[in-house]
Amino acid sequence: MSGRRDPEGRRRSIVDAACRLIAEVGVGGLTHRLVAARAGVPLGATTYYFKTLDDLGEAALEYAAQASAEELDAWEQALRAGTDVPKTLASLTVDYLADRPRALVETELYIAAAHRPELRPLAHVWFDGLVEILSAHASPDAARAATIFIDGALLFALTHDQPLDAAALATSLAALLNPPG
Amino acid sequence: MSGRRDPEGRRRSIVDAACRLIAEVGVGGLTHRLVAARAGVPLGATTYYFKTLDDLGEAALEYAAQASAEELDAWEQALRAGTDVPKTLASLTVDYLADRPRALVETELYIAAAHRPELRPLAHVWFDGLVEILSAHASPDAARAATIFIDGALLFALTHDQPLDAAALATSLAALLNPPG
DNA sequence: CAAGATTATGTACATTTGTACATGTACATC
DNA sequence: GATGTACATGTACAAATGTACATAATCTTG
Repeated sequence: MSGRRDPEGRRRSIVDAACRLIAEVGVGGLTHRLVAARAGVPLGATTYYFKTLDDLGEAALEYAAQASAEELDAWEQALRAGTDVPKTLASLTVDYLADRPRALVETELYIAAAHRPELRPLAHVWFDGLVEILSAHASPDAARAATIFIDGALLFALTHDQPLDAAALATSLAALLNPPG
Repeated sequence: MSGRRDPEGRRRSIVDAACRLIAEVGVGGLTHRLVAARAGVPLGATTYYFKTLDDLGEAALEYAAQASAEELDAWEQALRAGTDVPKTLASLTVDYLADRPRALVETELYIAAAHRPELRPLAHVWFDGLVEILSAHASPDAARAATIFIDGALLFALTHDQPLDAAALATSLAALLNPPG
């Protein structure tokens, strides 16, 4: 098995290593050698699979966006199954923010998209996806507001040891999802 | 005047150039030569005033944090003077988010603080300052929630051409500042 | 099994980088 | 005005970097 070739798996392991590295050094901190070392492949491998370093970083962000999309499926099901939408959403958010590397990569994706418009679709995967899911339980405006709040909680989590507790999140999300009418 | 020395002014112009550059290339994209060129000083100047490149980046973020603190004073006065807190806050936020370079630097500061805990106090200047100001008009929890929302709006603004309109902001901020019950 | 295509990897090289430092210049203090 | 101190800057250099590429190993196809 060890001598067997697996180009797709190899490429994936490189992208995966790059994605994990982004959480540590940022997109701008990536280097061919760093990624190659983390992935356990020689330098030539990363330059063979990616014509340029930017392509590699882009692929890593795309990989992260795809992971976001998959997570969204779980959120949709949980929200559909649960009775209290704000409370369920708060619980999902707590778990989401507990994964610090993931939170870091998501933020890096936002910043990268801010600098390079062609990356915006990747950043919108999470945002638009969550807005759409929440739109089944609230008005579009309220769904968008709740998503924005969760992104704010993302920044909060990154800069505080103590993350937001589920109760506070639920209160805020309830207020946003059910505006006084 | 041109031949006159002004070490403090010189240092400030270097830091200012670095700060503006952060909005373009990120903290990690700073180089001595880049900053020197932007500030219009020779390479030796940046290495003379800052022992290391990290020090230079740190000084630039500190500079940005200080600008945040100054802006907060204006916010406090506007909120004290206005009659409708959410509406006034929404208006301030719209102006704040319209300054894209500033928004980029603020986000870079958040990420930098996420990676290097010693920078957290700088990131907290804006966050804690705004929470404190808002605490004069709402409960501490509500003030924190509103601040988190505004930070979320920061990320939204960075990744969308069309920023959030004041009306939508006011609605969400009102819901957060005046929780039902 | 032959031969062509794909995958793999070590090495080389021009650039860019951070930083050190020698040298020079303006300033203050006496 | 002498002289020590802070400011200023050009240059040098080792280290790191992106990328190209020659060569080899493996797979596929006939």
